[in-house]
Amino acid sequence: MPPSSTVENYLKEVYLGVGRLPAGATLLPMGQLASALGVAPGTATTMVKALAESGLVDYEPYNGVRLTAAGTRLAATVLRRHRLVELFLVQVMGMRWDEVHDDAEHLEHVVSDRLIDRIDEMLGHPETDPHGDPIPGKEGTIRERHFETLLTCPVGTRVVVARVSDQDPVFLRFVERHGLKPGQVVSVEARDEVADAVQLRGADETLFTLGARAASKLLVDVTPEAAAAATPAAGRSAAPRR
Amino acid sequence: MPPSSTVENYLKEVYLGVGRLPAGATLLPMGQLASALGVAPGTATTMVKALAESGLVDYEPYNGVRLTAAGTRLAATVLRRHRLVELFLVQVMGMRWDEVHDDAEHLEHVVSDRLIDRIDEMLGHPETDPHGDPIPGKEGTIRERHFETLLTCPVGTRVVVARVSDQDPVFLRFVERHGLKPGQVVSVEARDEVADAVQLRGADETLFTLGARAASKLLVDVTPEAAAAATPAAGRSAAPRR
DNA sequence: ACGGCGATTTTGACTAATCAAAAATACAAC
DNA sequence: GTTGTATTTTTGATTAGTCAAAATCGCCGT
Ligand SMILES: [Mn+2]
Ligand SMILES: [Mn+2]
Ligand SMILES: [Mn+2]
Ligand SMILES: [Mn+2]
Repeated sequence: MPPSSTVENYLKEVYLGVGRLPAGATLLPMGQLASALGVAPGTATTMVKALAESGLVDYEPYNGVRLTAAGTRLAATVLRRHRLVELFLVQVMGMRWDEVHDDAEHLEHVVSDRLIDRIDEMLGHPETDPHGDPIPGKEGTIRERHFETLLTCPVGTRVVVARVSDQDPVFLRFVERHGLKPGQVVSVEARDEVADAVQLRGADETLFTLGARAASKLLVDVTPEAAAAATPAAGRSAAPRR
Repeated sequence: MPPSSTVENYLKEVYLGVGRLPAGATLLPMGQLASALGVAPGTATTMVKALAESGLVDYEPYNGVRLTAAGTRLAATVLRRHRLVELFLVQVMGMRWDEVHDDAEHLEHVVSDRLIDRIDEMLGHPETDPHGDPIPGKEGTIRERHFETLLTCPVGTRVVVARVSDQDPVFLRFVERHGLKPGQVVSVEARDEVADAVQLRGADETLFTLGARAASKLLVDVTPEAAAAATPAAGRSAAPRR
């Protein structure tokens, strides 16, 4: 039997949750999983025990949960569907990047292999979704690149936004308004630890400030090649990735 | 709370089932509903009673079930989503008309209003799906035209296939192979009651025979305007409807 | 070593949807 | 009318997923 939407959501959230863990940690605490899924803590515990039975996760009581190889494979295909659908909705259906997440959240559970392959093909086998998140390969392979953030990248250099790690429409629109979509160029003018903020200069030379929390959500590519490739098109158009 | 997929499927099937009832009848027997949905008879009974509670159907024990106005509205929006999705998959995604039904069966429950409106717009507010089934309007209005079938239409006249009332991929491919997709022209050469078959002449002049059961699944437009409009393109291409 | 407290697990209960099998019903045939 | 059969309904159980609240656990600070 195919995994239920619920199982798919749990696995996906374990994958994403583990990814956001502080360096070193590999076990996602149940509380975090529960709140990411919007269920009561006890519900997550029960469900995770069942997933462990099925060999999809490793579960250490009181410590947390992590995906097995099988679980990772499954999470990857869900993520692949989610992200291909998002990109499809933006690129083909002309929807805005801030409104596609919710649709994808549902569609990810029902698009058939046939259909997802057509989408993948139609989009030219893309590597990242509209938010810069990597699209897992057909066989469940995920290549997560490591990025700096606007909080950690070198000051004074032109960097290219690679990924925005927050799906909130309000935040995404804010990001767009300031020319910080994936593919766009920006540079950190100054960083003020005390004020908890960073001074930025956009592609159009405008200056603006971001709080640390927001700045840390913007992952950037600091390699010179990225800056070179991105420079030409400075506008707000559909972000040219890679 | 939005209706569950299960509720949507029940309402849709009641709508379709009532439509297939012998002239005069308006109540769909539980057995038929159950087998259309692939559930046990008792399951259908229980569910229908609940739907009656919610005011979506009228239920007469031992007689059958029929949609209320509210139920019809809901069934129509599900059918609208189903059929728009089917046409979209064929027209935009390049899928074959015999393989889109299953995908649509799942997608019909998760495509958002926003997305279905984009699809509708992108397709130019189409009136029929790839099988010739009418697409209900945004407000839940369904205009079911009445058609003859290859079993009842006049002999010797050119008629235009309007609708194919069987989603079985094998049947659909058969129909396509013989040039009987919606929009294509055909004429009944002879009808043999005893042999339980009809002799047909396709647009390319080839002759072939269809059993009565199959012939009755092909709904045709017998008006001269239809024949005139359809004549130019005789090929097997994407059926030009209306 | 001992509280205390936040996080986690356990318990008991509930809802939606389903099935198998028994009971009831309608109706047609005799 | 009585009877037989097919259809429908009822009954009792099951599964997936969930919650609230009680019980338990781990660990930090004293
Ligand atoms: Mn989801
Ligand atoms: Mn995304
Ligand atoms: Mn369906
Ligand atoms: Mn159809």
